[in-house]
Order: sequence, then C-alpha cells, then structure tokens
Amino acid sequence: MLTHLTPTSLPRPHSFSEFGMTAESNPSINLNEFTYRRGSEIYGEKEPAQYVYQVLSGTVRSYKLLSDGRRQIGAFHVPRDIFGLENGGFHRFTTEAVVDTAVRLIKRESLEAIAENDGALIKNLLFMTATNLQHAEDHMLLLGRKTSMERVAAFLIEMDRRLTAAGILALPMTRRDIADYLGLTLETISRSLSYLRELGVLRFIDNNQRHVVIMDRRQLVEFDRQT
Amino acid sequence: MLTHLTPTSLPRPHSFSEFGMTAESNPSINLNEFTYRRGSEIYGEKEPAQYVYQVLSGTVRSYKLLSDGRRQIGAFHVPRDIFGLENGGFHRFTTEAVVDTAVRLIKRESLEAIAENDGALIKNLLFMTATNLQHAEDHMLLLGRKTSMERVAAFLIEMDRRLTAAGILALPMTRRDIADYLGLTLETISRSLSYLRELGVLRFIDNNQRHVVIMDRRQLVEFDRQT
DNA sequence: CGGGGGCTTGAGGCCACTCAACGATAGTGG
DNA sequence: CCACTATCGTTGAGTGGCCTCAAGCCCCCG
Repeated sequence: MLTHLTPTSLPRPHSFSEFGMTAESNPSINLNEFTYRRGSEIYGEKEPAQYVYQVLSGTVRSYKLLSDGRRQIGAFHVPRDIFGLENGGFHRFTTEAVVDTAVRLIKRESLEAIAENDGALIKNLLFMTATNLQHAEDHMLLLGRKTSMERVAAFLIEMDRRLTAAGILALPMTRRDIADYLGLTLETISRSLSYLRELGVLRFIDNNQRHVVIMDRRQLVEFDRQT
Repeated sequence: MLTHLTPTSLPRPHSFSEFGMTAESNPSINLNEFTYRRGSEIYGEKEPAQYVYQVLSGTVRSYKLLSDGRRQIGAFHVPRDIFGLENGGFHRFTTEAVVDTAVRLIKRESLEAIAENDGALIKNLLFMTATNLQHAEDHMLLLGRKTSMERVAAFLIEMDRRLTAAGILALPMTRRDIADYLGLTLETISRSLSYLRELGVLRFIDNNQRHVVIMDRRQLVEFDRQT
C-alpha cells in the first residue's frame, strides 16, 4: 500500500453523518484516516471493495480504462463526498488522488452488518446511490450530445458549485483530467478555456495559469445549453 | 392521457417479485396494467413520479432533451425491466413507448409506505438503483471514449444479451433511437451496420432490413474493445 | 541547472456530421 | 383498391469540429 497514516491533527470538517453514524455513537465502527500522495491509487477497478471513503481534503478521480489506454473519468470527488460505495462486492472504477488527499474510511463489512438492522442507514445508502445515478445520467447527456464549449462551461459551473460556490475556483486537476472527464482532448480543453478568457468570461489569476480561475457564472450558463 | 386499459388477458410473464411482493401477498398494493401506443409518452421529465413501471411487452426509451432538440437516450427498457423508480419525487427522464407496449404499474406512495417497514424491500430498491448506476457508468465510458464501430458493436451485444441471448435479434427501435442512445447520428448507425453486414458479422433477415438481425457474437466482441 | 510535467498554440488530418437523393414500407383517406 | 403521405433506411458527397502531431514556454524539483 502506498498509503500512510495521517496525523490526528488533520482537519475533520465533516463526519460520516451521512451514514447516520459516527465513531462516538457506534463504537463498533472504526473510522480511520489515511492520506494519499498526489497520483497514487486508492483502489483499482474490480478489486474487492473493503472500504467506503469520505474525502476530507484534496480531490479524487474515479475512472475506467479501455485496453488501449483510453480513459473515462466518471467523477471527481471533493471534500465531503463519499465514494467507493459499491452494491456488489467489487469496485467498478479505479480511483486515484488528484492531489495530496486525506480520506476517512469505514470498513464495508461493518457497514453492512449495521445496515442489516438499520433501516435509516439503508435509506441513506439508497439516497447516496441515487445521487450518484443522477450525476451519471446528466453526464451521459453531456458526453453524448454537448459540444466542447458546452462541456467545458458545464464543467466549470459544476466545479464552482461543488468547490466554492463563490465564482473563484481553484481547480485541482490537470487539463488531461478535465479532458478525460468531458470526453475530449487536453488541447481542446486548453483552447476552450483560452477562448472563454478572450471573451472575458474567465480570468486566470496566479501567474501559473493552471489553478485559479475567476468566472462569470451568468455568462457561462449561456454557453451550456441546458435541458 | 393517451393510455388505455389493457384487457386482463394480457400476458403476465413476470411479477413485481423484484420488489419482494405481489398483489396476492400484499393486497394493499394494486398492480394495474396499461398499454401505450407506439410513440406515446408515458411520463415527462420533471413530472411528479406517481408510479413505478415494469415492462410486460414492448420496449420503452428514457431520454433527456436539450433546448434545441438534441436528445440523449439513457436506456431502453425491455420486458421484465423496471423503470420510473426515482429517489426524489420527480422523474429525471421522459419515457415513451418505442412500440406498442404493455406495462404494469404500482403506486409510488404505496411502495414507499411499505418500504418504511420492510428492510428487504428497501434493499431491493437499493439493488435496482445500483444496477441502473452501473449501466450508466458503463455508458459514460462508451459515450466519452469509444468509436462509432465500438459503440454499435457494444449496443448489439447488449441487446442480444437483454432481448434474446440467442444470436437472433429483433430490434424494436429505429436508427434514430439507436443513434441517440449511442451519441451518434442515424446515418453513422446505418453505415456501421452495413459495414458489419459486409464483413459477415451481421445478416439481416426479413425483407425489411430493419428488424431482425443474425449476429456473430464472437466476431462482434472483437469490435468492442472492452475494459 | 538539467529534466520532466503541464499548458498553450499552430498546422494539418480524419472521423463523424451534414445535406441530399432515393427506395421501400406502412398508414390514411377517398 | 389505389393514390397520397409520412416514416424509415441506405448511400453518396462534401464539410467541419475535434483530434493528432509538433514546437515552445513556464514552473517545479531533484
């Protein structure tokens, strides 16, 4: 394992309350924390699912690969998100840390044992699975029918909503990650962002252009023809 | 409503046993049957979800529309499939009958009332939602990263598995439906099928080329580069 | 300070799209 | 029973949006 234990002083902004439990309320569950270095794998596709994860800090990408290396990222997971929840016993994505990332993890078997007698917990699992489904359904529309500009605009709006909701956006992932999320190439991502900057919809701050973006959400939605 | 009641003599090949219940075992649930004429809408996106549906015969398409008419079909539902199950109170797709279709329906509220005290039922709902999620995840990979030939091959393999599992396939949907499912155009679908026929992977029987296809599953998987 | 990763930008190419024509079939109404 | 029309599918010709390939810059980091 490339993982290593994190100091207990790590931020704990949120608990596993989405599961209707905490370590305090149910001592049979051990909530451990790990950190993963940028680029390291958290688990692989088709591996047995031992844990469920919650992002504490950092960002995680979930992806599938074709045999020749083509990659489709199905989701990015940001702080508070829960991932790795599988109904069958095996993971259906490979996940990696996009940047140095801290996660809290819970043993799958203990989760299932409790779910057996806890209707509220199962309902929470159902709700989370349905949320993931909704995201995937929206993403199918994007991948199947939207233009490159619409995809990039939708991506920025999604990240703005999930990361900050403030119009100032620190993107943790590379152009290649974005491309593999949107079904495009990194060059197309770069060109689209440059074009949005030319139009004044985006501004890059920080002399390194990559990370921080100021966006005009109003103008951006014009580029993403919604439903 | 464009629907009309079906005669009680309609085939009842399968029950709602996926819900862990039947009308006999739980008389508080009324399982009604309806038929929909080819092309008619079953429910619209964002409508309140009143019913959950099971296909008895025929085929249903679930889709989302962009404002300019671009359409993405998220799934086809064939006999035995359950659709319209929403975690929130509103449908997230529009659904239409691809051909004349008979469905069995169950009131959502009665389902929820029973789920309240029935852990096995909730687990079934979770399982079905997870199955839908898995399909959507695989479809994202197809839409984001596969070539037209790979998509068409994957489509034929999926339909062969779900409709017959026999190598002889009666496709109920049009080229346009297939195109909107695979994120392509109808012309590209037609050309891909013609090409597969030239190669001897497919044969059309029935003088109308549309409906019945004999396929060589072995050869087809060569065209769909899997994971 | 050398190397590698990430980003941008340009030039050219190709896969899927667009536009168009045509044939076949099913449904409709006189 | 037969136009008439609409729908569906196939195929060809040409286009274009995104991809591929390449060069160069910047920054980080050993």
